[in-house]
Amino acid sequence: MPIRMGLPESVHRDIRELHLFRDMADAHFTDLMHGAYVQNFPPQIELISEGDTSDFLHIILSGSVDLFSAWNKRETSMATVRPISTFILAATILDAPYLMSARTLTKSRIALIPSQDVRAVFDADNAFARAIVAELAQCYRSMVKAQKDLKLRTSLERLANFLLRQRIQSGGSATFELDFEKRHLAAVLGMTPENLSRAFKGLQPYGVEVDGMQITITDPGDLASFAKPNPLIDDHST
Amino acid sequence: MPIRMGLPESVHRDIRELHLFRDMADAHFTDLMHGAYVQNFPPQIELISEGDTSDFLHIILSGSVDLFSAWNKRETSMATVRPISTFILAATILDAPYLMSARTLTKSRIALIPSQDVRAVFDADNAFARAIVAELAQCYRSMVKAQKDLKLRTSLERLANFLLRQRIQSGGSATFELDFEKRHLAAVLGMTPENLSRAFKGLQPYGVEVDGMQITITDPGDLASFAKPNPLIDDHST
DNA sequence: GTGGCTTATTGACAATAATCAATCCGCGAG
DNA sequence: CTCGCGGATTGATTATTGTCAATAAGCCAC
Repeated sequence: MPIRMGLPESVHRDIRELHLFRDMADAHFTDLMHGAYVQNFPPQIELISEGDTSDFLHIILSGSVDLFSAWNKRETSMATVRPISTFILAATILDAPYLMSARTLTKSRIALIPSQDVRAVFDADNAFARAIVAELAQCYRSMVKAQKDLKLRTSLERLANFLLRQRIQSGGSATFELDFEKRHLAAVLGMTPENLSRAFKGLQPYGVEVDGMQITITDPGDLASFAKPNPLIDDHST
Repeated sequence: MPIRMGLPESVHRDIRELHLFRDMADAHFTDLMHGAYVQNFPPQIELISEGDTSDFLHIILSGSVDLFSAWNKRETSMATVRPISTFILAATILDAPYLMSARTLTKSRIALIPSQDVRAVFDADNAFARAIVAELAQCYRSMVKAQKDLKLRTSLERLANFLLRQRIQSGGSATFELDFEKRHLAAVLGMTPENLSRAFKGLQPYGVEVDGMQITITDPGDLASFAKPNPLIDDHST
């Protein structure tokens, strides 16, 4: 059970700097923070379950959270959330059931704002309403990109493009670390862990070397000629 | 090239009744309509191409439009838009490139509102901004459902659930018509036309009979026991 | 360090889906 | 009515992916 407590000033500031909260009125921001909690969670804790109604808007302050979904004994990962950002905003605003479950991947610090407070401030604060538009539009477009990735590419192509994106995100050096388990990566890419192992081998001819969590791409150009990355699928910033 | 003309009063009313435009100020609605066009398109016309920047918010008044995407010589259908609703709202609001292309499936009547007008009114009209939040949240959730459908189900299960949804949407009678070509359905469901043919045969044991575009489901309960429909995937209203 | 756990890998196999090629069918033009 | 076109179906084959089982490798607690 979460224990209600005043938010530390530093957390206050971090949240305020998010695009979502940057432009709203001070009074409304204070209203939101007034009912907010912060809590630390160990890894592998299920924070929310699909089908439940939205009680809190979640903001991840540190750690990482997996948004996943299950049906008929199968389970897949829909997205990974990293600090600092909110998640499950759409369900909160619409007061609709969650479509995805969420669990901590690592030890995580998470702020929770009561959904009814979010909806109340949404009704009152125009800048907040506009910021939500931008946030939702981005989430929507991310989901469109993910669906294109799934429907237009084979698993080998998805892995290749994932590695190219990861390489850029890690600063562009030849060697970088995967920042989560391979079985999780498999779920993200829509394949089984066994297949992921084989897919890594399938990319060896294009200069992909794997040593545990450490990936080396000897010739990004060669890999890209196979992966054919496309900004309308792979550029997660636009 | 579209020819600028005043919108007929009836179209005016139809658009005004959309959730998106219902609550905005009269003056702002008039502003939007002032720069708007209406045009009739024959089937198979590409209205927008992915990668282009958003010039117009589109509103489909009659007919049907396919949102699709291509990559590396492959093509897939992302969604089908039916009257009366808008499409590609996210790109318009963010002034970002389209992620999907759009083409008419049938003869269609479409209203076009200049994107810059939409953005200007978005900045000025708070009710409009809030209506956009609701619209985008719904689009986002539809996309999440589509991704769950894709990642958690086989093609046979996707077809079975599609048929059950379609049956309800057609009024619940045992026999109903598919409202688009099978090759288009195949693209929607993420499979090849050949595989769709075989999938229909694979559903015969569950009481699915196919005669051209006409589908008969003799025992919906039996089909449902195979399809295992789930409101968090298949209920497109919530 | 060692035991016991989870994850990762590998191989053999089965299931699922795509591709290629050959009809079949329905429909509109002439 | 008949031709010709495009979509739909079918069969044969290949490619891709998933499943099951066994083993190896890494990690943590003790």
